[in-house]
Amino acid sequence: MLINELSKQTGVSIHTLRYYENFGFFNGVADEKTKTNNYKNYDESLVETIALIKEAKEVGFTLSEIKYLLSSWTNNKFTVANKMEIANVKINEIDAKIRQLKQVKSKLIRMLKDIENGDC
Amino acid sequence: MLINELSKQTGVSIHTLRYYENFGFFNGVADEKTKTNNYKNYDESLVETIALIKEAKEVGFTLSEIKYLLSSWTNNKFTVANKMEIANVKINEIDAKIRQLKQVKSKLIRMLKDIENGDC
DNA sequence: AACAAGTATAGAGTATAGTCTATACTTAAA
DNA sequence: TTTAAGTATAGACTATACTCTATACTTGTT
Repeated sequence: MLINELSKQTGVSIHTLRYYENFGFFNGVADEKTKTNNYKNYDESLVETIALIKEAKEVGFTLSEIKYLLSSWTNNKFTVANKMEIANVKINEIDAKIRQLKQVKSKLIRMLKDIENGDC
Repeated sequence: MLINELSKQTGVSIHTLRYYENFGFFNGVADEKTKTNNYKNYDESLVETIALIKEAKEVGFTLSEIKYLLSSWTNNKFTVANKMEIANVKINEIDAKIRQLKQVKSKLIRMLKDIENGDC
């Protein structure tokens, strides 16, 4: 699909998609047969990849962190053991973030109780 | 306590603490009696406040969001009902983030299984 | 054929959250 | 007492992640 379609399917602006492409998340490929233009085609599977980028970003991961994780998946420089370790590290980080969120939440709940009791 | 002590107790650099103070998170107060200097004293309770800022930041909340929440707590312009609503909104956001993290996590676990099976 | 709409590339501009430097003054230690 | 370390303020600089503008070319519609 072309960038416009990718933008529609992901809800991410064309500008931002180009920024992500430039950042190294993926590469659209120009059609070999059609040499009249340089329009790039983006794979269907990118829709899910970009959804993951969005989600990971919203919970505090940086683009670099996400890129490292995703690139390990497809990069042949990594062994299977390497890839598994990289994925495991991120999973542990996610567990840590979940714990942190729960802590913040319980602080807010305590705060709520203080408010109810008029302690502030 | 002075800013150096606050920095040590929170693990946040003096520069960043000043940035936070400037941002409006809190205000150190210069000692009224001692007029020889302008050194500011920071309340003990700020240690916990700053811990919350750090945690909330790491899980993707912006300083503005955190400030709005914290300021509602002490600001008299808000009614009790207002304050409770603001805290509840944040609690719901946290629950949403926890759900998102779990989604990212399950995607990573699927990815891990693909790696194990040599599907990539 | 004309023209609006889509695409590519490059580069400038913006918001957020720091981080660092310079300057001046104060305090504590040797 | 001199000197190193701490404090305050202001402003410059940086990194991240966009977001927008300008330019040029291509494609589809009328």
